[in-house]
Amino acid sequence: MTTDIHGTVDQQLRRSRQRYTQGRRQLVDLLVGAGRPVTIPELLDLGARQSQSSIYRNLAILEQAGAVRRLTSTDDTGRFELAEELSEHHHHLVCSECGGIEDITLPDEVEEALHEAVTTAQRDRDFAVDAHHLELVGTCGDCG
Amino acid sequence: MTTDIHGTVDQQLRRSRQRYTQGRRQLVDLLVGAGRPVTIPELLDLGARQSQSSIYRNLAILEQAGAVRRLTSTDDTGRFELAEELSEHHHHLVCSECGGIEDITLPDEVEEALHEAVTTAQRDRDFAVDAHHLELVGTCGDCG
DNA sequence: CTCCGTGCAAACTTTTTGCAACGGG
DNA sequence: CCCGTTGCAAAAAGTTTGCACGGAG
Repeated sequence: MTTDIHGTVDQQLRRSRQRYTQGRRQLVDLLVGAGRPVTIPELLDLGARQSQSSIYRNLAILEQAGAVRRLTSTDDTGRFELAEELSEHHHHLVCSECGGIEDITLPDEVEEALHEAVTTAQRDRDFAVDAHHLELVGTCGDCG
Repeated sequence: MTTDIHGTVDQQLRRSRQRYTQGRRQLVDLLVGAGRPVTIPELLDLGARQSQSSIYRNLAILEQAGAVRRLTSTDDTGRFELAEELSEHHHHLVCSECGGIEDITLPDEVEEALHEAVTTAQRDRDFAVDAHHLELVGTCGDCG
């Protein structure tokens, strides 16, 4: 079976003293279905049955609870994806033309090299690294 | 000698049929001096002698010419840095508390592994990668 | 019955644009 | 002179908030 996403989100929300409402559940479903970071307009297009302001509020709550991550791309509208705790560790292909983002995973050996580099990096700095994330910037198929 | 940044920017702007005005030169100087991505308010604090709207316009022109890169962090105000063509290839430590960003460079062997991974990644996808950029997300010294 | 969550509309923040004045080439 | 650049103020885009209603526990 795949990990029980809704169960995990429910726990995360409880920890934040928040409820797993219909609206929040639906946003999680939409994010799972998208498989890439999406914008608020995209969520509405995908059939989110709630007002724009509720989407913002619910995503903010989900983000605080650790279920969702907010990104920005080259265009300037926020994009949202499931937190890594709920999805696979991955990175992003970012199109500098349209701002679109696709997910990508890297070979294990590269991840290992990265992890090692991260460990070394924080030894030299007064900075506690929680996560790493690689952006490959270029032009997507649609824009190319 | 260090590379002649102003000469290079001048050429880049000419290629875009734009002039290297006082204001643009000053922005480049401020970015060089900062040594990390800065926001518009920070540029004003650092003594930019031009209106906010001119800063936006000039940074947009410099970005189009390839001299400046625009980023966003966890807070939601744009941040600007010199393009890699004018600076050393580097990556970023991003503070999830305050949104601040610091520059960091990686060991050559990691860069090589990354470069190889990038090459492989784009072979499998309809996506032309121009550049890569690693974000190490965590908590900076001030916030920790 | 009590709260929390929601939609709507208004407020706010950041960024972009219109317009008239300025200034370097 | 002339055209690009600037500052100011207004507009636009994205996001957040106030408020009153409605629904879940």
